[in-house]
Amino acid sequence: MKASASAPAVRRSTVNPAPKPDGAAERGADAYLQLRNEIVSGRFHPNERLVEADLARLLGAGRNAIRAALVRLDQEGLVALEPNRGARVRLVSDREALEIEEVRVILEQMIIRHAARRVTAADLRDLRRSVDQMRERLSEGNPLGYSELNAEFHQRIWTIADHGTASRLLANLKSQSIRFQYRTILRPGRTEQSLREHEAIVEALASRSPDESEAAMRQHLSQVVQTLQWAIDVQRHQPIWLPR
Amino acid sequence: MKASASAPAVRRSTVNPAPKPDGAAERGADAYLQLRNEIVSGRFHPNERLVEADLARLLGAGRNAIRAALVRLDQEGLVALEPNRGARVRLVSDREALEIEEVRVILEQMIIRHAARRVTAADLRDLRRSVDQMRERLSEGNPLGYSELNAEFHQRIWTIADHGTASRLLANLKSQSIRFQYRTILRPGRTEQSLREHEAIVEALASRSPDESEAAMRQHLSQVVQTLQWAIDVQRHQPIWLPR
DNA sequence: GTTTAACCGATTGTCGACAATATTAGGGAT
DNA sequence: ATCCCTAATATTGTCGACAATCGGTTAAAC
Repeated sequence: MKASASAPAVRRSTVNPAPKPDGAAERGADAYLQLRNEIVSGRFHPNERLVEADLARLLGAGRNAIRAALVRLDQEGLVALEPNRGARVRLVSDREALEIEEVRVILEQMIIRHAARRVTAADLRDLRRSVDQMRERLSEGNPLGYSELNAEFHQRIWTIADHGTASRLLANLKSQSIRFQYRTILRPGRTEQSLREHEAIVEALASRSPDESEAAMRQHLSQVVQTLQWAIDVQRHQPIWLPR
Repeated sequence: MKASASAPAVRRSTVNPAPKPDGAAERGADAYLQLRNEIVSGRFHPNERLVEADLARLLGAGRNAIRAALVRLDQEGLVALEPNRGARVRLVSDREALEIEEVRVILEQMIIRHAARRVTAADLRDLRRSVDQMRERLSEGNPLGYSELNAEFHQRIWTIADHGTASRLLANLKSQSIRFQYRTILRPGRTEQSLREHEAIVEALASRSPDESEAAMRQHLSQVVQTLQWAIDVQRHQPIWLPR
């Protein structure tokens, strides 16, 4: 009915953390989720103009739904909406990416303390399986797959912690800085180290100690921040697309 | 042009932390800000239905603008939007209020570390003046005025810290839990203690030590959380409005 | 008396048309 | 060739009308 022939059947990527966890759909939810996916998965570049009519045709929705979706994405920080001038994919600056990561760090630290108190044997089994899969991807030389599993791993911890507010914020922050995450994969040797850090996190959780878990997570995230800083420095000297 | 005669000229309350700091107005911004103010300042009760046509008449806007505003407020968490069933003021549960406060605590701790590194002599003067005014309000026996200044005080710190991401999140969180804040004022002796804590925060900032500042802020916020917990317990035994 | 079914008013969802505004293109003037 | 002004086009903003849906009410059946 709504999946028109021209709409390119957006696949639900693991990169989308589903900001509204419960099943209740809300106003213009379909167009919103589709657009969100297109942006987060990088189909639109930053600063690219988002013309309502085009999007409506592309997603097989009314201009109405597109409008609602854009407002929502603007509020979420993924899109910049200027009066009478339409919408663009919001470009997050280096500085903002670091700010975001900084907030992410403290939220993840807080959330893992909750997780450590609530984690069950089944949860630990799932987490270990996640890490095993990551190890596989690593040995396959599949850094993109590793990154997906990485996201899944962290989301699993959010679920265990059962802290809706923090999870929501984290999901939003992550979607805003996703573009930077991709670059961080490229750092040589980083994934191996990352894997060890994840293993340490699982073991800390297994001990059910909030302090140890937070320490392990802090250790991990401080490395992530460093890698992000590295990625930014690299990009600054070898910009991908020059200012015109 | 658009400010029709029937619109009741919403006053800009200090309770509104202006989620978009920069002057650039966005789509349906006016109706959004007005509605937001009406909700945050408590003119609509939780769970109250928000009928588009009524709001349009009330705010002197088109149904269109109202719709956009509602979508925005839904994304922000102040309004719950159900398909074909309209919008209601979202009721935040006790548990959620505590979650929000928990996140607020760690964000404020993080932000004050930044503030401690950046604070200027002029900033300290402003902060001290804020505290002086709070002392005045306290001696006047004006707890509501105190509460407003309290919000202003914290916002001043956000400004000093210059951390846009954290400020934005804090503003959103605060607006969601505003209803609970009002109750916390009622605790006997709390305001006096709160004032002393604020003084301690200013002095810590004056020392420009992130650690001391964070400690002072933590001391303050742990009290705030305790007071919130107290307010929730009181309310649970003396509910203001009974479930019908 | 209770339950079910059909109806009606109220409200939201969607579409199309047009007005308002911005962006681009074209055509002199210097 | 460059700049500036004007016209044409593209895009967003707003309104009104109507379809779809919901909640409650009345009426009918058992």
